[in-house]
Amino acid sequence: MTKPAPLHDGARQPQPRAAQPRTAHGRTAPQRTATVLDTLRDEILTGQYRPGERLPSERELAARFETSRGAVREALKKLEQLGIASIQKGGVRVVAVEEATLEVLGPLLELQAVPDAVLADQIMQVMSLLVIESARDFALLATDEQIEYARKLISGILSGAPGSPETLEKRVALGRHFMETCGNLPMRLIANGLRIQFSQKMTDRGFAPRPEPVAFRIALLKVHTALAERDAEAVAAAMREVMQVNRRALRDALEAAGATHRGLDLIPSPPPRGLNR
Amino acid sequence: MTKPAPLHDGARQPQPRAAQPRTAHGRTAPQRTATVLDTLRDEILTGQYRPGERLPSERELAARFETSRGAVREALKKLEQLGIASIQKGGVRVVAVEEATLEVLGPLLELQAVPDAVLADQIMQVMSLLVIESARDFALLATDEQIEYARKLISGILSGAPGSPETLEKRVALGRHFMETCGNLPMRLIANGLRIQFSQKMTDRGFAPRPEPVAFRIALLKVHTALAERDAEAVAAAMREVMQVNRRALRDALEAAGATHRGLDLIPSPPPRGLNR
DNA sequence: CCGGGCTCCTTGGTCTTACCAAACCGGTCA
DNA sequence: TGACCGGTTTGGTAAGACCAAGGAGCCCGG
Repeated sequence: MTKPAPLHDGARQPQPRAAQPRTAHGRTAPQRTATVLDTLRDEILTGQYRPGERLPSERELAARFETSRGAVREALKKLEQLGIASIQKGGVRVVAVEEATLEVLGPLLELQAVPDAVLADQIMQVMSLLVIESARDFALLATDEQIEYARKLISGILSGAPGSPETLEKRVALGRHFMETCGNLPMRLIANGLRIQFSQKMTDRGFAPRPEPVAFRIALLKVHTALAERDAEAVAAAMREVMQVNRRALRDALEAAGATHRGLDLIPSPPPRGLNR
Repeated sequence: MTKPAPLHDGARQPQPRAAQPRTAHGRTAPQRTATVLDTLRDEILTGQYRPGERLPSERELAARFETSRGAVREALKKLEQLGIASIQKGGVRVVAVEEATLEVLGPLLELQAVPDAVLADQIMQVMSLLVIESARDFALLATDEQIEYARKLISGILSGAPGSPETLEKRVALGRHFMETCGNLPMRLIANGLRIQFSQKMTDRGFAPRPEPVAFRIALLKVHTALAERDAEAVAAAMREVMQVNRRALRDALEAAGATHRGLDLIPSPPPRGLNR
């Protein structure tokens, strides 16, 4: 009978909802969903809800954000896409970040002014694995033209200004070329995800790795040679060197920018207790 | 196109509710969204729309499926989640499968009665990479208890019936244990995705790999030993053997079931027709 | 003839109201 | 004690309307 007093543990404030462009009907610019999404996402990622915990109902959220249920639903769907929420009849539940999708990486990295060094390094580790493997397969499967194209890219990188955007672009292009040519779709999909969630955003935020020139060039030159000989193992080994230099460069860059080293501690929330409430 | 005066702007009264539900509308019902989603997804994956092409507008789709725009929107959002559609003002566009997310793998594998052998093998290749790397890190980082737990799992696998569900479960648990303990979140997220999209569904469909017992046991025993000595490289090498045996087993199983070997040919394909403007 | 600017229409984004079905909760009755 | 029942809560869907951004086509000055 009675209005069910606030269900979810309070603590979270009503969210001011500053002025937005208002129209005749009190509608605001298309951005409602984004507001709701960003707020809830960050609240979850910063551990204000625990895994297994229930989010307020769609109707409650709509009231809290002073918007319609439809907009809230859109936001919730995106949370579900990120893998950090699960919509079911009976209520929306929070999912542990460890069970989420690759796409949480972006938001996770953006939680702080400077991306966490440990997390970034872990991503680099995975990217290295994939690039090395794809390079190996590339050396085995590529046509002569594709090999030639890769070598030309490498020449371009070696002859260009080490830190310039064009050179960086070629480095990215080389990785993509390996990935696309080696024919491994899943690998490519993962690399896509990492690029979108990580590489691209890191570059945008000014953390493009600037590898130590000498070691980088030496390693790249080895790749260049090994490709000509189609020596898959040599290509893989040389690419490992390249990626190691890259990885170290990024680590140093983040270090210099004062990054945290929280790693898994970034994601909050001790183990879920029960499933309820 | 005259615009009628705004109809509603009055304060909304709570609600009359309570009382009797009048079965007025003949709303048909369950899973409208799922229907739309499945249809469009398969149409895209089978190449009936080409990348870059526009999908019909939400209103048109609503008419075609005899449902509301809301339901269509929900479906489109999920297509976007899969990474094979991009919703923008001006129209929904189809995205090349190569640019999608990991989550297309599931639907892609389910397109055929027997999953494509090449695609499955590629997934196994990626899983191997990840498991091997996580095992290496595990050997370096794990506590004594965690090492012990892993060894106990291995003992369990070795002593259990090779093909039994319990043994399979332990094999999966071992991989997860490595993955969770090595502390690499991105790697774990990827492995999650692959497990959900691939391993789980393969098992459900009866394609659980049954590795050749002798080689499998020998390799696993090496892992068991190497773990005790905390020899990371030996662990990695032994796990590579394990995964190779697994990979071959799955390949043979799919072979026997008459799987296709289309690989990348699964996806693109020019157009059976161009039914869109 | 060409390019820039303008208008109109389409399209996605949001809002509102309303009903349904499944899940959940509490009380009743056997 | 345990099965049952009804009301409540919640997500799922429906339908109609309005808004603002994009795109396409048209017009006009150069």
